[in-house]
Amino acid sequence: MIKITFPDGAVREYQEGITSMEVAKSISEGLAKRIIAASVNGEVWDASRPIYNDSTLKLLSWNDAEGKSTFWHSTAHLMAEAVESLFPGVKFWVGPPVENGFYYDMDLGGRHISEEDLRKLEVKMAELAKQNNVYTRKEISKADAVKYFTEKGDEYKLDLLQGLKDGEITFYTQGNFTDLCRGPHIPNTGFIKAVKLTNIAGAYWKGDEKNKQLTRLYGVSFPSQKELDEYLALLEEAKKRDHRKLGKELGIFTMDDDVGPGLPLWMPNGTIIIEELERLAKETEQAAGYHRVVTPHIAKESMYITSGHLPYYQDSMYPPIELEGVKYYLKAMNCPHHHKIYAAEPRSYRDLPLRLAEYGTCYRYEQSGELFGLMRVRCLHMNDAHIYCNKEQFASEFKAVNEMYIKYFKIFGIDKYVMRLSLHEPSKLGQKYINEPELWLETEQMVRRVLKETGTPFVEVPDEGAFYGPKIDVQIWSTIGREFTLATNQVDFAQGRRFKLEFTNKENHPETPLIIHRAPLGTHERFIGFLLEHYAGKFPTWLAPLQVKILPISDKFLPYAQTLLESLKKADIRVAVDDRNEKIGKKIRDTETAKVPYMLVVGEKEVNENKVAVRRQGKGDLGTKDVEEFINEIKKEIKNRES
RNA sequence: GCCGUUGUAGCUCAGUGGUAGAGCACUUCCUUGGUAAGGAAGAGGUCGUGAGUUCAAUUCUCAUCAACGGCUCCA
Repeated sequence: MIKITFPDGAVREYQEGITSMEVAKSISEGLAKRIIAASVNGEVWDASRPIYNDSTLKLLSWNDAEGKSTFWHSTAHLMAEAVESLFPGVKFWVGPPVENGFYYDMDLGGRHISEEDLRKLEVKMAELAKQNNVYTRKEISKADAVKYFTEKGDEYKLDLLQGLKDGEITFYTQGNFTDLCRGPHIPNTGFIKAVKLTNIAGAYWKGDEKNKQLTRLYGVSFPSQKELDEYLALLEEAKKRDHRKLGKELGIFTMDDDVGPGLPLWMPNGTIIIEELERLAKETEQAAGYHRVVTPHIAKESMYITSGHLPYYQDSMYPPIELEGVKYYLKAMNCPHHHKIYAAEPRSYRDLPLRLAEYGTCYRYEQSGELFGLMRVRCLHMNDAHIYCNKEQFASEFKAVNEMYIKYFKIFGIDKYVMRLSLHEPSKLGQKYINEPELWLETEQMVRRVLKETGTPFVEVPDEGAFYGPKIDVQIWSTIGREFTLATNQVDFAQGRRFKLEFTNKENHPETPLIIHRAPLGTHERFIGFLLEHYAGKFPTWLAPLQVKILPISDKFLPYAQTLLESLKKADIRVAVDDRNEKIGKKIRDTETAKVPYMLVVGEKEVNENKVAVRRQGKGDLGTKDVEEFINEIKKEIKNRES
């Protein structure tokens, strides 16, 4: 007999070799029907795999994250089976579960797959699923595994096998499809009741663009049609929040073929948001001891040679403009310009920390396939600043920058983000990263310490550093699930020396300052793109392009509306009158969909009493108020940047 | 940059080898209406761009540009 410990601490005895499925059945048949895998001693196993030792056991259903990934992983195998049956001779690479579904990479041998084929595959998958084929696990020797895939002619699987040790190789078979796979899998294909193949994409083999591009099929599956329908409805909802759609609807920005890809034009409404953000940044930075500077949009090639950017980033810069034999580049970053301001005067330790801030305009020639609405553009306005300090000041300066993030995030109610400590990859020193192995380790340790001291939760990610040092990135996700760095806080131990920046220390010796690059509000483009989705277009009053709309019941009350308009304008409130010949219901509807925070309905009653009937977007009628009272309240709301 | 898909009115989308249609938005008129769509009329498109096939192309083919979904990249 063996002892099985359950998550609630209960311990039960079972026959040696019992499977998780049998354990589930011993509890209840209903439970057993929902079990698709099991976590045995923290490792996810097939529900049909026998347990021989005392173990902790967590039965996994669709509702567990591990259950879902197992379910999707198994669906990937099912899809592969369907592909093989419809398109014989296809070679497979890997087919893992992902956040929302699964994919499988395959070499179609020059064949093309169309949307129509996806529908055919779905039908085939449904047919195969109904056969309730069992996913069978089989341990196999490396020699036999190699033999199997050699006969099948699948060089990709053979490549995978190369990295595996004999004795740890398993095959899984369901129906007519056998795959090299460590598992685990759901009990049988019958659990898969609804499948949607979502898209066809190219994906480089092993993620390397020098390698051959395989075809990747994405899909998602569910234990019931209802759940698939709900998922699709959720996707539809997410699309409504898409900043590209909202940005157009709300007149925030536009793109034009003649201007060029990735070069957004900010419309009046978007410009108001930009100005409010800059106002916030200026107030905050002034209070934190920053000095504002302004620098040109271009610079000579020599400066980027000095900075060291050219070898690393030339590909991402617009090609140079050549004048009288001198090459000029559009700036892709503000740091070198700021360094030159630092270098313009002799600096003493008494001047440090020196903090130079600029909402700098940068141009980056992003790859055409990477452009994405406002989130990834070729012209960007960065909430940039560079802090020059000595080693003793570094920790407190770095900490202050992190605190500034948090302060901003509170204002915007941003709580879904991940702080990422981005480190270097030692094997890429001298290529992607400046070749200073010791300085890398030292500064990385310094940053890690600050994060720990401040109790900031973070994840460490190798190979994401800047070429000149480690950084803290704030990662966010767009409404359609793409990940972006919203804000960044970087250490730079390289450029100070490259630019021969110095200060005279207390001992009267020249010393090179450390540099912190920081952009807590990221760029206007990405930040506003993010805010559009974050607020679903319903900006808080302080950011809303139009804050108040006056809605007269009929044009008899237009004169009163005009008087109101003037009073509100005098109070610096962004306001307009709906003077269209429409009924009040229509005016309200249009203003609601335009997401204007406040509506002031005025008719006979309000005119007689010098009042306004206040309606809040999304909340409805708030009742009537004195004009003065309303103005004071909204002014307070705006001043406090209430969300 | 690579793989795949798409491109028709301001927006959302039908449609056709014989130079185009709906709803919303817009303009005008009627209506002066109290908290999410009042009625009528009208205007608006070289069907992304270029070339080819054809008597004839928005429709078929090719190229190109752009957007979208991924991959790679992301200071």
